[in-house]
Amino acid sequence: MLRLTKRSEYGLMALAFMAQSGQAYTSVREIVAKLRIPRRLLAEVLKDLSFSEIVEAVRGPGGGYRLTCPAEELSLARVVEVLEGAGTVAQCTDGSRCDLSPSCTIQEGINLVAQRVKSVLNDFTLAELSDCTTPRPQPVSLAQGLAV
Amino acid sequence: MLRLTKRSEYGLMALAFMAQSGQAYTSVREIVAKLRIPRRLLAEVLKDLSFSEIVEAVRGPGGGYRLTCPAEELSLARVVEVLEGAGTVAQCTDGSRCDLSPSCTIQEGINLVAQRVKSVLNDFTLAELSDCTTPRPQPVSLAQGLAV
DNA sequence: AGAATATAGCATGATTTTAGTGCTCTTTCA
DNA sequence: TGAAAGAGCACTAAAATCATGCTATATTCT
Ligand code: SF4
Ligand code: SF4
Repeated sequence: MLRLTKRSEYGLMALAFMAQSGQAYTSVREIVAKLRIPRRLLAEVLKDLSFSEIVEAVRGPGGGYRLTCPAEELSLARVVEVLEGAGTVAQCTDGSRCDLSPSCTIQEGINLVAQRVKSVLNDFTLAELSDCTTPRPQPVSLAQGLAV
Repeated sequence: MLRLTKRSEYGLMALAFMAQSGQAYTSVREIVAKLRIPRRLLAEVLKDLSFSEIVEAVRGPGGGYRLTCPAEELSLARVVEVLEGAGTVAQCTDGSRCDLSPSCTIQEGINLVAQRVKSVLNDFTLAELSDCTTPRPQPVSLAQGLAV
């Protein structure tokens, strides 16, 4: 349906939360308390993200998760890819071929679309994602002008 | 999963096919024969497209479907919207609100992403979609032309 | 050492979405 | 009037997604 899964959304919400929490470790408990999302599922998502080294985990008191890189350098594409696989838009866009490809006349076109969609995700950083709602003042035009 | 449904793909394939068939009416039978996709499902898709006036239908011998506007003027966005609804990327992007929106910190960001994705779809016309594969003379077309 | 905190790991059931299909009716053209 | 072609209708099957409980292991602090 051209939608992100909840997994991705939860993951992004959590990451955005962490991005704002500075560089301290953030526990699942905290995130769940603030964001009101299923604890168990979030835990799994974060585990995956930790496995892919998008976040690092520390156990024990005071532990939790933390971004491994600045939010400005983490693209949505990377997160989404980890959380729901490489392919977007259609099935043939991640290398795996579909039964119809021999008779499919739009394969190349679709792949082009997929590429563009992906580049949207690639150009969108976690920083931007959380900045949109961060209680920051809005010198938006300036910031954008410089950032882009 | 950020994927189009089969409905959309089938629809697009069919439309692309029609775009290449000139302005003659094309029957479901023909399309199915060439494209090897489920007949019944395609019929339903085309019915929807006809309801939304993306194609027009004519019954009876020699009838079928035909694009109502030049392929250059039909955006993927329009087709996809008809076939799988307005929302993309997340649930809150089509107006309907989700339970989490009060605590969701990324809503605006996601909406921005959705907007961009949508504009990718908006800028992509059916003409482009089929052009990607059209200009290439197919080495297989001979065999196909004779076989079918 | 022991208590408390927090992630890691595991399997399964419920729900939702998507895909697929058969048959009959109506319209249109020759 | 007969053949072609879309219109309408309801259901089943399969897959993806969401959600959840419990135990184990690692870390820190007292
Ligand atoms: S080959 Fe065609 S039908 Fe198959 S996934 Fe790609 S675009 Fe879709
Ligand atoms: S409000 Fe947040 S969680 Fe709900 S659909 Fe929008 S982005 Fe996703």
